[in-house]
Amino acid sequence: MAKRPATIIHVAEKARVSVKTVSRVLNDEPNVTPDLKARVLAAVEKLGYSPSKAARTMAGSRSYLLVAFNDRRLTLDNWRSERGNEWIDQMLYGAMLRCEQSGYHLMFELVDRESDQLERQITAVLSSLQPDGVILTPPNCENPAVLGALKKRSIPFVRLNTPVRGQGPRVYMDDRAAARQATKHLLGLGHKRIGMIAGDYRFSSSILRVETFQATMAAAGLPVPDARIYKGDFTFEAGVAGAEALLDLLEPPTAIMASNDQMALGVVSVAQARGLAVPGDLSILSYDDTIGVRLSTPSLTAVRQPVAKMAEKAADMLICASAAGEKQIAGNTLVPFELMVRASTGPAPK
Amino acid sequence: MAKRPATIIHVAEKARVSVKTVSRVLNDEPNVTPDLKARVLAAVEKLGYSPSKAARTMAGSRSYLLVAFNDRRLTLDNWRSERGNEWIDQMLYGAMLRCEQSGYHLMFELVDRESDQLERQITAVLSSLQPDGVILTPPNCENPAVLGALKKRSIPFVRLNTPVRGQGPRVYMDDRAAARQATKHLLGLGHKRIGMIAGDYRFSSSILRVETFQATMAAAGLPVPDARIYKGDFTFEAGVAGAEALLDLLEPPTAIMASNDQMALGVVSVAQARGLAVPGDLSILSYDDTIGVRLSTPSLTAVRQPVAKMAEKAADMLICASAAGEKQIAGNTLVPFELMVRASTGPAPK
DNA sequence: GACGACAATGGGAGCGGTATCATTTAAGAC
DNA sequence: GTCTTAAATGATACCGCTCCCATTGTCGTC
Repeated sequence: MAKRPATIIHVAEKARVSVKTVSRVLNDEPNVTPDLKARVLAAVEKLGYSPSKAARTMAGSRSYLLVAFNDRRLTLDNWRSERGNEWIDQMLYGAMLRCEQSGYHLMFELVDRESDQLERQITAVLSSLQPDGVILTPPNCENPAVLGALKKRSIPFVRLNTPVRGQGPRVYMDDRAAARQATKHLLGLGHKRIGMIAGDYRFSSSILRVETFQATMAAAGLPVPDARIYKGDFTFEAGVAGAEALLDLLEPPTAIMASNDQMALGVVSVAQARGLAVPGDLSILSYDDTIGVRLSTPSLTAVRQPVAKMAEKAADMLICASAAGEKQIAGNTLVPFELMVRASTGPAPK
Repeated sequence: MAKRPATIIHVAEKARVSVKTVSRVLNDEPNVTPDLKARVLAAVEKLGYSPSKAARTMAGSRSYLLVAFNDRRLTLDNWRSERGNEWIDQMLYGAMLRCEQSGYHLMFELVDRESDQLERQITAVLSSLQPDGVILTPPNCENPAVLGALKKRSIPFVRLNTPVRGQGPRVYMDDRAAARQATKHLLGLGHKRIGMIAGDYRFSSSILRVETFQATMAAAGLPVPDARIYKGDFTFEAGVAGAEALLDLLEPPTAIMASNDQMALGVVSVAQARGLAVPGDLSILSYDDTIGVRLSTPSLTAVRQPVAKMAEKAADMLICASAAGEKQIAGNTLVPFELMVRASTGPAPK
C-alpha cells in the first residue's frame, strides 16, 4: 500500500538511458534518436509515469500553472444572489479546457479590491504559486497595484478588458460597437426617451457604454439629459433604485438599458411591481447575457459578452508565450459580441 | 525588473536564525522562543515572503492542494445547456473558500467516466499534482477504478454521495428522507397518479429516490405501476422523452417527479407544448434546486441539495486530516436537505 | 587521415523547502 | 555545585526535476 509514484529515475533505469534523456523526451526537445525516444516512452507507459509538477516548477522555468484573479466582492455577491451569474463558470470552462490541452492547470484567486493588503496578497500568490501567467478581470485589470506587482515580477498577464488606461495584452469585445448597436436597436423600435443605468465607473466598459449611448442618441437628434442616466454599481439593488429613479421622472423613459444583467433584473422587478408591461410599456435591454436574463420572464434582450471565448483566448496567449519562453505577450485580441434580441424589447408605446 | 521572490534563506539571514527555525515558525511548530519567532515574522513581513508551494510539496509530506474530480461529460453537458446548472460553481465556492482559510488550494479535474484510460488518467493527476486529498462526485465516487487508484496511492478522499457500495468517508444528504418528503408533499396535495423520471441508475441516489418513492406510494395504498417510472439519464432530453411517455399513458399522472433539474425542465417544456397548465393540470417536482428551476416559469418545487455546504465540509475533513498527518478520514457527515416549495406543485385536478 | 562542426548523450549542480538528527542551552533534582 | 533531562536551535541530506556543461560519436572537408 501507499505505493509511491514512479519518478524520472525509475523511467531512466527501465529505459536504460540517463535521466537527462528522459527529460528531453518528455519536453519534446530535439536531438534524441527515435530508438531511445521509443524506449523512454515505453517505460513511461509501463510505469504509468507522470512528471511531478512541483519538481518541474522548482527546477525549471515553467510551472504549468495559470492563475485567474477575480474580484472577491463581485464574485461572492454574484454567487449569493440566487438570480444567476456564470462569469466564473465561463472562465473556468473556457480557460480550463484550453489549459488541459497543454498540460497546464488553472487556479482561481479572489482578491479584495479595496484592501490595502492587495499588493501583498497578489505578491504572496505569485511567489507561492509561481504561475506562468495571469488572467485579470475587471476591476483588477485596471488597478495599478495589481499591475505593478505583476510587472515587478515580470509575470505575463492578459486582461479581459476593454482597451483603456495603459497598454499591454488584452482580450476584449468592442464595447463601443456594442453600445451603439444596442442603442440603435431601441431607436429602431421607435423609442425616443431611453434611460440608462450605468455600471460602476471604475470599470472602463461602464464609461464607454454610457458615452457611446449618449453619442449615438445625440447623433440621432435625441440628446440624453443627465437625469436619464443613473449611476449604479452592478448590483440588483442598484437596478431597482435606478429603475425607480428613472420611472419617477416627469417624462419617464420608454426603454431602459442596464449595463449588466443583475441591474437589468432589478429593472424587471420594478416594472412588475409597478404593473408595467414588458415590453408593452417598458423595454429592457441588458449587457453580459448570463443565465439569469435568458431564463427570466420575459427573457431579456442582451448584448452577449463571450466570456468563455475570451478566457480561452487569454489562456492560449499565455500558454503560447510561456512555451516560447517569452515574457512579453503580443497584441490585443478582439472577440465578437452578439446582440441577442429576445422578448424584453418591443416597439415604443405611443 | 524580473525581481525574484524572496526565499526562506533570505528570511533566515535577515532574522539571523537558521533556515530550520524559519520553517518551524512558518509551520507553527512548537519549541521556538517568542523572541526568535517575532524576529522571523518581522523578516517575513519585511521581505513580503511567502513560501513556495512547489518546494514545500517536494520536500515535505503535504502539498496544500485538494483536487476535485468531476465527470467530464456531465459537466460539459451542463455547461453547454443554457438552461443552467451550478454544481461546479457551488463546489468551487464551498470548497475553495474553505481551502483559502488554511492556505490550501483547490483544483478541478474532469475525468472521462467511460474511458478505459480512466485509471491512467487519475494516476497521472495524482502523481503530477500530489494532492493532499481528493473530493469525488457522482458517478466517479462509485467507480472501482477511481477508488482503487486512490487507495493504491493511499490518498485520502471524501465522496459527495449517498452511502452505498463500500464504506469510507462521505458527505451526503439523506436521499431516502428527501424522496419520502417529496412524495408526501405530492400526496398531501391529493395526487394519486404520480409519475417519476428516474436518473441514471449508475448513480445510487437515483435508485434510492425511485425505491423510496415506490415504497412511500405503496405505504399510502397507491402502488406505482412500472410504466409510471421512466428511466432517464439526467439530461433535458430525457426529461422531454420521459414526460411524453408518461403523459401518453392511458391514465396519465397528475404529477411528475424528476430526479434532477435538467429533466424537470424538460418536463416543463413538454407541458407547455401540450398546453398543460402547471400546476393546474400537472404538478412538477425536481431534485437539486440549481438555478434553472429557481428562475424557470413557473418556478419549480425542488429538493435542495446543499452542494456548497457538502463541498465545504468535504474540504474541511480533508484539510483537517492532512494537517493531522492522518491518511484515514473518519466518519460520514450528513447535511440537511430542504424541500423548496414553489409554484410548480399544486392540488391535484379532479 | 587529421580536424573541426555538430548531433547525441550523460554528469552533476542546484531550485526552496522539510525531515532527521546532532548539538547547544537552560531548568530542575539531589 | 554537579548531573540529568528536556527544550531550543542548527547542520545537512534529500525531494524530483531542469539546466548548464562536458563528453563521446559521426560526419563532411580539404
